[in-house]
Amino acid sequence: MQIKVAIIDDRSSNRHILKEKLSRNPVFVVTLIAENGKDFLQQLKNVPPELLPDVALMDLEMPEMDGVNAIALGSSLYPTIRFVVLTIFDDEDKIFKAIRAGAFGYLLKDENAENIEEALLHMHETGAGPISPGIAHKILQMVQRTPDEKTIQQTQVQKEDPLLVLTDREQEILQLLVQGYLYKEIGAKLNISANTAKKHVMNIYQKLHINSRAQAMHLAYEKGWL
Amino acid sequence: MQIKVAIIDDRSSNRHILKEKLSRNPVFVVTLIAENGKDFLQQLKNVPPELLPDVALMDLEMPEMDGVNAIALGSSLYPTIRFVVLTIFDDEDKIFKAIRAGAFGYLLKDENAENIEEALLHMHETGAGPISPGIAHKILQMVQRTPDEKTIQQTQVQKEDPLLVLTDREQEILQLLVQGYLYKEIGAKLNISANTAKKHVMNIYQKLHINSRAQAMHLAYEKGWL
DNA sequence: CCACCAATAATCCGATTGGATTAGCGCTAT
DNA sequence: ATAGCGCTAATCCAATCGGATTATTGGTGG
Repeated sequence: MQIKVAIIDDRSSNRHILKEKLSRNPVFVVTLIAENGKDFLQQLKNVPPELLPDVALMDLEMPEMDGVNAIALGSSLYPTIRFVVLTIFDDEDKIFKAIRAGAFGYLLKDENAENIEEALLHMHETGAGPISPGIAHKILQMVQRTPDEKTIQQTQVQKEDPLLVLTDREQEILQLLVQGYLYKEIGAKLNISANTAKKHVMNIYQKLHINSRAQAMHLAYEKGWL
Repeated sequence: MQIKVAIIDDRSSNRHILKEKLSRNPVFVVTLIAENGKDFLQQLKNVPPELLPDVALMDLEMPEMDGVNAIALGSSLYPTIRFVVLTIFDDEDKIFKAIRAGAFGYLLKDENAENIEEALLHMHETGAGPISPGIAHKILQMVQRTPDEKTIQQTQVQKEDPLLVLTDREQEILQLLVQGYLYKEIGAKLNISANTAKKHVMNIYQKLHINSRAQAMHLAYEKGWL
């Protein structure tokens, strides 16, 4: 399986270096190179749907159309493309705008190329957007400064549940189960064997009178356990 | 320079393992160990200010007083302590509550010990809060889903449900899939072969960048498709 | 001390799922 | 008319899951 990558950057040296670095790993195919947002969208029009890039590595500061606008337009026109910002800027305004525009990841250019490659591979495996540590910290601070209403209402107790028949350990495992983790992943997280994790799940199924993960998830969402 | 660390976790095995791992690096000194939030705050009262921990590694799910409350109280009583969540849970509700309570970092327990150590050192050097990649991704998604007033005026185009990339048939099949029906049952309901039903599901997984029924259900509930 | 139970772990088995590939058929638009 | 796309279908294989059973350990309460 190959990953089709688009590179959008106004500096030709950046474009070439990045392409060269990515090309050293045959998993990556650079299928589109543009020098600004307008150029990028223009080129996309002439690309058949099956050849659309999987990832667009987008610079922010560019003439004609900048990265934020390109992401805003591109992500609604082509929802299957994952837009990853790749820039030297880390001020909160740019980060915030890019995220609001629909950026799926945000990497700083001072990451060395190995990290970028690694981050993209990790994204393709896990589906999680790649984010540089410093950026993550700033995003967290932004969230902290934004007070929220819905936390107030739900601070009260709920309980009175069939959950009461489950042991602490079983509740813990149920949490992970309904989040879609494999037995082996649950085991790894809790430092127990996958077999044991499964055994707990079987006990949970019995107690709740269900017999599949799907039913567990239904219950969990209906009862608001998540 | 040493880093004074507090460990708060209700499982004694976790406490011991973590302490042992950190102690292998002489930079870290575990100065306080508690088994829940109440215990933690109680112990802090008897600690002279100059011996207060620099970092508190806080589990979330604990009896007596959970991590969120402990962070909320602790961070106002002892503003110099950096509270870092260290847990196996990565559902958005817990992440959000912890951040709002004042968490400075959020690490997942499936990070291996080297990463935790590394993250803490990095925090002490740069001042940036340590955040696991998967958590960063989820925080970013939360920000994306929180409409902001001043950005609406400049980007009113977006939205564009990922569902739109799915064909009618695929949406039909997705509905049944997330309700827990087996391939053969989906096939029977739609008068097609189980193989065909499965083929559609595989196409859906590709388009939505997921790879399991559990993830599909997650998406469906989060996006309110059910 | 013994019964009980939660938690741990392993094994065996059949059913189901995930992943990749190939292929025919019908409709649509260039 | 031919290339593209959606829908149909099948096959192969590895991984995971659901179900049942057995066993050991460590606490807790009679």
